[in-house]
Amino acid sequence: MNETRQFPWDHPRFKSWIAVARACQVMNQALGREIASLDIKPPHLDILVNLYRFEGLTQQDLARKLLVGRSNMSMLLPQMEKRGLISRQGDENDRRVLRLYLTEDGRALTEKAMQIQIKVIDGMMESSTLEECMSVADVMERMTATVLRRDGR
Amino acid sequence: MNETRQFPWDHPRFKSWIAVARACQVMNQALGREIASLDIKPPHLDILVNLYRFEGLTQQDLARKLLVGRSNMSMLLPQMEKRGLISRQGDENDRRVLRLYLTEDGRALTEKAMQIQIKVIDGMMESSTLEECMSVADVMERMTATVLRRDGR
DNA sequence: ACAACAATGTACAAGGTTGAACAAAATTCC
DNA sequence: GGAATTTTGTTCAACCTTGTACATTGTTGT
Repeated sequence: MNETRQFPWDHPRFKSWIAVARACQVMNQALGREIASLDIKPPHLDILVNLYRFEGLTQQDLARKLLVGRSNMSMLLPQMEKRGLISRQGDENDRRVLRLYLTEDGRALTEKAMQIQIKVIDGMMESSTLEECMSVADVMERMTATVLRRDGR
Repeated sequence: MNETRQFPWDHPRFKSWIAVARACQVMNQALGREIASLDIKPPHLDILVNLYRFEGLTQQDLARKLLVGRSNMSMLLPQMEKRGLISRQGDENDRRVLRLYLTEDGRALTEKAMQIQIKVIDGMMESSTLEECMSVADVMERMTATVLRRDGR
């Protein structure tokens, strides 16, 4: 009666999660294909969008927002600076940090990229109602908070 | 009136998607931490679970199921074979393909790993009802199908 | 003021992922 | 049957990501 020896794929929450993971993967690949014309990849887009929204972020701030390591930023940002998309200027009050800004080119590229991203997202979610999407967001935010509260921080 | 110049973060579907992506990322990191004790990472777990469920898969089959490139399998599987988790045996009817099987050790490891995975998933989704999870799965499967039908294939 | 501690960014090595080019084997089409 | 095409797996170079160790700079506690 206590049937604890169930296969994962019979487990409802497991199946749900697999669906989420697959959707995420497929979505990222689609996005990657679409923004390839701008010669950037999803990681760069994430950076650009965040700098577009929050000017003057620190590398550390950015890493935290993106949930990646600091070293990741140290690898990606210098490229993007060389490419003229962003600028990194030292803070005078704290000489450890580098504050990040979009250049004119970076801002223009970001706007193009965001349009593409929205197009991809809308195209993918067109088969779902807005209510469904909001409900999904709600569940996801609760999940993220749960995990971050436990192991993260 | 035709306010098409909206910021992405004011776009409901965009916000929804960001929530999904973040949850996915956080989840993968949590899973990675938990299965690190078994000395495998999420990609290996995906492989193991699929071989556990579908014996005798081809490398190509596996790559398709995991939505990754063939070369990825060519990089990961030989390691796992050397480690004694899987065996790759040539098909007699088609001498191009290698059919994949779990070894005894591989099967045992997979069972341990799947228990951990279920624990992580349940822990993450405990704050949502089963109905919500199923609804999420439904939306996600529709999204995946939409994208795969369009660009994929 | 000074020592201990913490935070920020970097360098580096290791590993996962990809796409393109390639060899071997199977299939298709005259 | 034999040439052209397709499929499968591998190799390789390039890139993203991570964790660790490190130097620099701030902060805390005494």
